[in-house]
Parts: sequence; structure tokens; C-alpha cells
Amino acid sequence: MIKIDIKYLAKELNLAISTVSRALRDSHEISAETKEKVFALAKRLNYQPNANASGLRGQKTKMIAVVIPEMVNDFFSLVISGIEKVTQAQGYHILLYFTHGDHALEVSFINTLANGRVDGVLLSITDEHNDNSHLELLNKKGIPLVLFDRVSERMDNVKVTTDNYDSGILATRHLIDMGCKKIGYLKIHKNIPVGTIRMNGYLDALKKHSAQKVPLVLECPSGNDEAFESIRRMLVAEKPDGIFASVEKLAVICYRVCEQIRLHIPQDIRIISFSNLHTASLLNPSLTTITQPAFEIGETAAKALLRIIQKKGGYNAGGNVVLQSRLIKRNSTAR
Amino acid sequence: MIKIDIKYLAKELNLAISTVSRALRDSHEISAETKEKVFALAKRLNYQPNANASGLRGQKTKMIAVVIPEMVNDFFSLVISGIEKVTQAQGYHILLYFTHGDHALEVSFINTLANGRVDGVLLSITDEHNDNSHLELLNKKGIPLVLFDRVSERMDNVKVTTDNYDSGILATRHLIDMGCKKIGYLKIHKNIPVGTIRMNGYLDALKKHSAQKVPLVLECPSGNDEAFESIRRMLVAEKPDGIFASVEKLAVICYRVCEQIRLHIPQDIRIISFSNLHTASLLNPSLTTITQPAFEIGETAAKALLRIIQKKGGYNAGGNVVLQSRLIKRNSTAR
DNA sequence: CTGTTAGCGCTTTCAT
DNA sequence: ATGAAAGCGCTAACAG
Repeated sequence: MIKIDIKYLAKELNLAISTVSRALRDSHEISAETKEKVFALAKRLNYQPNANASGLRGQKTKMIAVVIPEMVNDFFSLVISGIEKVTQAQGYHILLYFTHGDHALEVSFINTLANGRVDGVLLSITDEHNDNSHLELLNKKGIPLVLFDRVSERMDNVKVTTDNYDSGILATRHLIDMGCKKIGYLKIHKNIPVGTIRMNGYLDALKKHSAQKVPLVLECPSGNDEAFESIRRMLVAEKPDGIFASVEKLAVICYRVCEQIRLHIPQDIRIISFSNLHTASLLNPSLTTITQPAFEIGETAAKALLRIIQKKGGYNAGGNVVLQSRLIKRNSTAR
Repeated sequence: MIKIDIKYLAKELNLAISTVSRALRDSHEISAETKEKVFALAKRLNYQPNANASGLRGQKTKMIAVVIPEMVNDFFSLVISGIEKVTQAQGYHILLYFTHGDHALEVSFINTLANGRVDGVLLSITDEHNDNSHLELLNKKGIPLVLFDRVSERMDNVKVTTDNYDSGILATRHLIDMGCKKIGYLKIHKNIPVGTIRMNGYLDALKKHSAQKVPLVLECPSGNDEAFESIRRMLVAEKPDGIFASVEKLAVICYRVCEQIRLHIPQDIRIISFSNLHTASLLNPSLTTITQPAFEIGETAAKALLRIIQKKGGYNAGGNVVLQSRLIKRNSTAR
């Protein structure tokens, strides 16, 4: 199996290696007819430049790394699709890494990436409160880094995020506008940051736009069955007419509870939930979801990264971007 | 910003470049104390070998390409997770490509990959009936290729698939075992191969295991609303007591129809559906889904590929693998 | 317009 | 046990 490299093309055409190289890159200092010949042969033999060689030589690889916590999650699937759209358009390749929530793994990936394997890194931080000297290393090595969704306030890099506080307001206002007088918030267990930030939106929206004096926050336990029970008790005792679920899973559980205690949605109670997948809205077409613009986050982050890579405009060219969540109201019969 | 390469380490330690290289690779012909010193400095300076250089030199990159139709699809997310599990364990990197159903794009990706960018390729073919000379090219260039899920019978490479015929039997038998006497099959529109193969399983299962003489196949139109209407008419006219949906979307629509015409699931009608996401089963916890072993497909394909890469045991070492779908019965209150 | 040549960082003979 | 040097395929600076 002969290998088709520049040298081979050059020999076939009786040209110097550099001439072929220049022709292939469409240099203006090569005659039209030479280019013709080179292109023709290259196409005929299906010549493909060796990525390692040009990478080594030119110190750029046309590859970016995407580092995310995990994939089995609609949000990140959509983000990746957004990223892919822009990288593909500009001829970049995607290297994909999952940290599985393991900060040490993230450190190890970043270290590996810190030596010319990629032209830039897109990262959604695994543990926002942990040390991030590994990220400083990237900066020090001059490898562009853009953070998205899960970011670190202590880093100076471009960040692309969703305004979770605003989203909390948006969701709560929706319920208020629909006429809900007593709105409960299902807070995700543990200290998951978005749970709290979204809650603040909920609290402030109540204060400003509703007559409801007392917020109704249920801190849901982590087990599904425990959460079910806990939500059931709350619904029975408090009889809210609106529920804002901080994450989709809680909305699904809440829906089940409603089924069991024979509450009708949306006649007796309205539910709004964060969701990327619209799973929750599949449960009931009249259920409204609030959706992070996942695809756009991917696009935006990728565009920012490529801009930095190409213009080398410093590691913070373009500044941060905060995107807004959207309400999705579903009324159609099917998905 | 100084760069930390082998040369730098060598200079610092007053050693030859080759000695450092050997030490880093833990060669047996290097004294223990030299190794110590080299390791220590490498760690202290966070030395990372340049991937392009070693790739160029050694003709292997420790990268594999994963080429799939798209990502916004739970099946492929899970497959990728499976792939990642095994590549990560063996220190391989994943390059990710989406063909978006465009055969020309697939050809272009494969061509790019055909020159040393990766050590191997995992592919789910975009258009199973199209020409695949681009894949022959990979074989000719000696780049290992493993096909999964959407494969081409005309290729000799290792293939990892699910037995869709068997799955059709499994699903149909489930309904029969649950006591259904009249089972309908919701066939996906167009000539999507799985729709037909699963249907054959349905037909044969009826023949062998059911008293039902006449199969009830509904070829569903592609629009959601059209499918809804078409399913509604069928349910009303035929009154089946079991439905086997070839894909999840049809199950969801069918569920809506049942709601509208006040059929109770599973009292009046049982539904079983293909699904990776369990969205359908969220609709009703008593709904049973049949699931492709997506994660295992990823794992299996990746393992096969790495085996070929490492042992160079020819392009078909290990042979094909056909995995079985699984029934998932859900009874819990929540997800 | 085209050819010659020097590396990019690393691995691997071949010497010592 | 260590060093010197060649070369992976490509690009670009320097000659003509």
C-alpha cells in the first residue's frame, strides 16, 4: 500500500516538494497550469495532507476540545450540536471528553490538552467551587479557553451562560400571569447552584408581581420515592395552584403525584418546569416548560472560541455572553 | 512563555534528548536514578508530550473518530457514552463527526480521516444503500473500521448491531403474553429499514404464538397530526387491545389518541414501544418499552476497534456482534 | 515562478 | 547506560 504524500506527488509530477505544497495551498506564486496539474493529481490519488505533520509544523491543529460533565443529558447533546454546527462550517474538528463529575479527571484532560493537541478548549466546569489552577495553565500556555454553562467566576475567560435568575422570574411570572395565586417552588436537593439561583428569581418575582405573601419552597429529597412522598404531602397540605419545578425530574414526579391525588392539570394546578427535552411537556401537552437555549449556547461558545483562536485577540476577546431561557408552550396533540 | 519539551528537560538535566525520551517511556535501558530525575522534573514542570510530534513519528495518534448521523437523539448519546467508557480507559481520544444524514458529508469526513489523523474509525452509516467506496479506501489504507447500528451488508468489516427482527418478536410476544388478542403494529412511514425488519418480527410472532389470524399494520404518515388522525381512525375502527409502536414517537402519539378517545392504558389497550429514553414510559408508568442496548453497542464497537488497532489482527478480527434488545417494564412512581 | 533547505518535537536505530 | 543523528510529512524562509 503506497502512501500518497507530498513527496510522492512531487515525484510523479517532476516538481519540487515545496512547489507542490504551495500549489496545494493555492499560493499566488505558482503558475495556473502547475496548480492545475497538482490539483488534478491530488484529486485523482485522493491525497489528504497529514494532519500531524502540518500540526507539528504550523503549531495549529484545527482541532478543539469539548470537555463536559457527561453526555446522557439532553442539554449537553444540544450544546454539542450547536458547537458542531460552527466548527464544521469552519473546518475544525471536535475532540470530546467527559469528566463524569470527577474534578481530577478534568484536571488530567486539561493537562493533556495543554500541549498543542488542540487549538482551543470549550469547557463546562465539573466542580465550580474547586481549584482551577489547571485552567490557569491553559491561559499561561496561550491556549484559548471558553467556559460555558458551568463557569467559574474566578476565571477571566469568555463565559457563555444562561441567566438562571432571570429564568426563575420568567417562569414564576408565567404562572402569575396565568392566574395562579399560590405558587410553590420545587427546589432540587443538595447545594446545586442553579436550584438556588432560580429560586431567587422565584422569590423576587413573587415579591414584585404577586399578592402571595409567603413563598412556598419545598426542598426535595434526592431519592425519587422520597421526593414523591414529600411533594404529595406538600400538595395536600398547602394546595398550591401553581408549581415551578427547578428541574425536569421534579416536574415529572409532581405530575405523578397530581395523577395520584386526582388533581387536574391545568385546571386545578399549573406546572412549569425547566426542561431541555420536553419530556415533561409530553406528559401533558398543556404543561409549559422553560428551556435553556442549549443549542445557542454551543454555537455562541464555539464562535467565541474560534474568534479568539483566529484573531488571537487575547484570551477575553468578545467578552461574556448571557443568554435567556425561553418559555415553550405546547398545545399540539403530539410531539 | 517557555515551552516544556523534551529538549528543555534534557538541557535542564544535562542529559541527551534521547535519554530523556527513553526515560519517559520507562525504557529498561535507563538507570533507575536517571528515570527518577526525569520523572521528577517532568512532573514538576507539567511536561506533556506533543501529540503531533509523536503521532507523526510513530504513525499513531491514540485518537479514533466516531462518525454518526446526529446527536440530538438519545440512542447516539448513549452509544457515545459507551464508546467513551472504553476509549477513556485505554487512553484514547474521541474525534466526533455528525453527518446530518448527508452522504456526501460522510464521504468527505472519511476522506479526511484516511490519512493518519486517527488510528481507527467507528461509523454508523448515513445511507445504507449508497455507494461505499469511501469505506473501501479506509480499508485500503489500513485504517481499522468498525460499523455499528447502521451497517452495510456489502462491507466485510466488523459490525455491531441489534437484532431488530428478534426485537420485533420480543415486543409482540410480550403483548401476547399479557393477554392481547388483537395487536396492531404502527409502522414508521417511508422505507426506514428498521420499521420493516421489526415488522417482520411482529408478523412472525403473530403467526407462531397468537390466535390472531390477520395482522394489523398501520403505515403511519410522517406528519405528527396526520399520524394522529390515522392512528385515531385505526383504533376506533379496529379496536385492537395491543399496540406495538415501531418507534417512540408513534407511541407518544398513540398515547395521546388513547387519551382523547378515552381508552385506558393498560386496561383497555396495551402499548409497547421502542425507546431509548423512556419518554414513552414516562407517559404512563405501566407502559412497557423495548430498548436497544445503546451503551453496550458503543462499548462493544469501541472494544472491537481498539482490539483491531492494537493487535492489527486484520480488519475483521473478532467478527460481528449482534446484541439483543431488552424489555423494560416500569412500575415505579417516578423516573 | 520554482527549488533547496531547515526545522516543528519526538522516537529509534546505531554508536559508544 | 547514554549520546548523536536520522527522519516522520509538511511549511516557509531563503535562494535563484
